[in-house]
Amino acid sequence: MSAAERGEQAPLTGRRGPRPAGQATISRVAEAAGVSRATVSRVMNGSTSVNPELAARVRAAALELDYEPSAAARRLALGLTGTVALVVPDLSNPLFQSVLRGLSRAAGQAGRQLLVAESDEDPEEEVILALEARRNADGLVLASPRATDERLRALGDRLAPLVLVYREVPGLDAPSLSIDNAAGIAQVVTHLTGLGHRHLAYLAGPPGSAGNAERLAALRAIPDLDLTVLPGGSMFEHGHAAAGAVVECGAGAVVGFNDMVASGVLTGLRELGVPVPGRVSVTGFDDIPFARYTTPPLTTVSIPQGELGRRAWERLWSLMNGEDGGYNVRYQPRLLVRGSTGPAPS
Amino acid sequence: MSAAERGEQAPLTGRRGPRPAGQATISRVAEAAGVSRATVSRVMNGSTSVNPELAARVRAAALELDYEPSAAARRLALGLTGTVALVVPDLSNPLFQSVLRGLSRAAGQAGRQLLVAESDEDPEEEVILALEARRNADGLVLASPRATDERLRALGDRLAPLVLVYREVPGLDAPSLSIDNAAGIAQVVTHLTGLGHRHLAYLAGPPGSAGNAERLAALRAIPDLDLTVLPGGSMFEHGHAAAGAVVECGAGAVVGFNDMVASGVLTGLRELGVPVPGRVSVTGFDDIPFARYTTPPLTTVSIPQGELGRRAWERLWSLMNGEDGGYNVRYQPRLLVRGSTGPAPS
DNA sequence: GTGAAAGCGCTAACAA
DNA sequence: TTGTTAGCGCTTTCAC
Repeated sequence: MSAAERGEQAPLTGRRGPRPAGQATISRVAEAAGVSRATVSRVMNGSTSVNPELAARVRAAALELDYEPSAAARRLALGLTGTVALVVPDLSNPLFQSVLRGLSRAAGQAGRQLLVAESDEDPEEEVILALEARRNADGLVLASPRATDERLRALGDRLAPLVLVYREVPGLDAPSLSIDNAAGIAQVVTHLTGLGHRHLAYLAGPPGSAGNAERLAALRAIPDLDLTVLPGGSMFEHGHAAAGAVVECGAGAVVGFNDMVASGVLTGLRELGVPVPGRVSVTGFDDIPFARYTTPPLTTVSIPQGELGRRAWERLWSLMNGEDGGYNVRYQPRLLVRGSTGPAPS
Repeated sequence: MSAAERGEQAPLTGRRGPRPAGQATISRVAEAAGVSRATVSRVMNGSTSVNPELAARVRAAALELDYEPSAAARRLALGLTGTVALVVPDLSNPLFQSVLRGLSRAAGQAGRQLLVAESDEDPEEEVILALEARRNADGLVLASPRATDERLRALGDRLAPLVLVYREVPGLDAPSLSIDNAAGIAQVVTHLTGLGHRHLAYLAGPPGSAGNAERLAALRAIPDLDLTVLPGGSMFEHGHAAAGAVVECGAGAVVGFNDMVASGVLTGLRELGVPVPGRVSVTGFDDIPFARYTTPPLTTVSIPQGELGRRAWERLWSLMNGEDGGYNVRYQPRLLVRGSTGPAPS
């Protein structure tokens, strides 16, 4: 039984004190300036109702003593951390990097700090990290969580204020910003069948991914489609490794779970001497920055990655101020036709 | 004059309380279990010297009351945050993403949280963010800081424990993990001249980047080299936009500041119908994941990105425990010859 | 092994 | 406008 399971907290060791031993406190500043601690506090927080002369004395004393207010003490006294947290399954995925960036900028603009944790795709780890992160922040953004709907609903209270990104959990009281995966897949398939393709191979994503489940379900729901499902993953390597299987299965077009596996399969096919899109067409999903620069440039489905981060901040901000989180939104993806798709060979 | 300049702190607003109003405190748990707060504290921290029966009572009470220790109170009482901070100039740069990932995993393994801030390349912003981040953490990793040597030396005390990544600052008492840029450039040039190239174009990086300065200086220091310096940047777009200038200047090979500008120029040249490496050779720097997947695959200089993050954690950990930060290291890059370089046309 | 009590450094009523 | 005072919730000596 681990410490966490026993309900204990992680042991904290190390040299004591963010406060470099001997660092000035508010009391010392007050003393030096000949005022009360309350006055120092007021000055440091920009209260206007302080005698300018006193304020000047306080500021001088603070400067002189190299005074830096203790963040820990403020957190305790205010009951506020000035921090928000983000938990993602995988930091090497461009999708989450975009959310991170968007959130980081928006939060930074508002003077808030950002705590980041990576769950490494493990649902249990994820839940623990999320709780832990939430304890050290005023709010939490959960990106594409791997935990089950149930688990998330059970934890909802302890995680709130909470915003969900790339995922919707029915019955959970948290705003969610997600992608209409089915709509994206529909666009891809319409494009492909319009080009004459009948036999498609789906290069699947990681098994635990809710996005993968939705995309696959959407494909399966399309009537009269000759569909082969190939095991894939979320990385280049997975796509690269699947190139042989793609050729073998005889599909004229491969629908990649995301842009990375699609790029991988692109490279793999080139190595096998299979012309793209001459003999096989390839599509991706997400429109990561690199998708424009593959050879040929990748036909893919564009989703508003950075915007998700920014909007997540807005929702979280509202929640943290006791306001409503607003209606859930599902962004409708846009098909971007580039060079990796072409007519089915006749 | 901004609040920060006046020496004030960011105003914190929002609904009070990470502690969901009515949340159990250590006192309530103590009361419920019929023990003192000290005993609850001992149990929560896994002290072995507690009567098993009492411990069980405490745990039961904690569970019953949904008790979660207040992170803020612990921070104040312990003088420790359980957090380390990372400040990077640009979160969209794969280089820093790798450091983030490496650091995040290493810190996570040690049960520490990670605070991330992006300075957006602005030296003044960077300094403020670094100080702010450091206040909320037990230590700080600064990646490729844009601030001047002077400024960093002046702030050294307030930032310690501090580890520098992708940068060395003489006279600053902080371990640094950096790249031997000159050695990397030397390898590139040797490779290129060995292929018969005499006229090289350097596609420069962002002006504020110390790495760019070093790479450029290294190039300039090489005798008998016909060198054209082209303004670039750190992104695809910059490289893409420079393709025309590359052709015009007549260089037979272009040395990109990093892999992204190099990939950009690759695409640009293809669009202009210039064969690579037939007429122009192209090299990158960093070996980001995508470099293997460009067309042709990019000849580049490999540096240990993820390792920097992991090592940074080790150094920081030592420092936080009052140990020595160890000797500085400069990683020696490795040339990776792939398809984007070839013999000079005769 | 357990409890009492004194902080950690700041903020915020409330009085003056 | 300023100071006094009482916390915020936890940890940790120091007695018992």
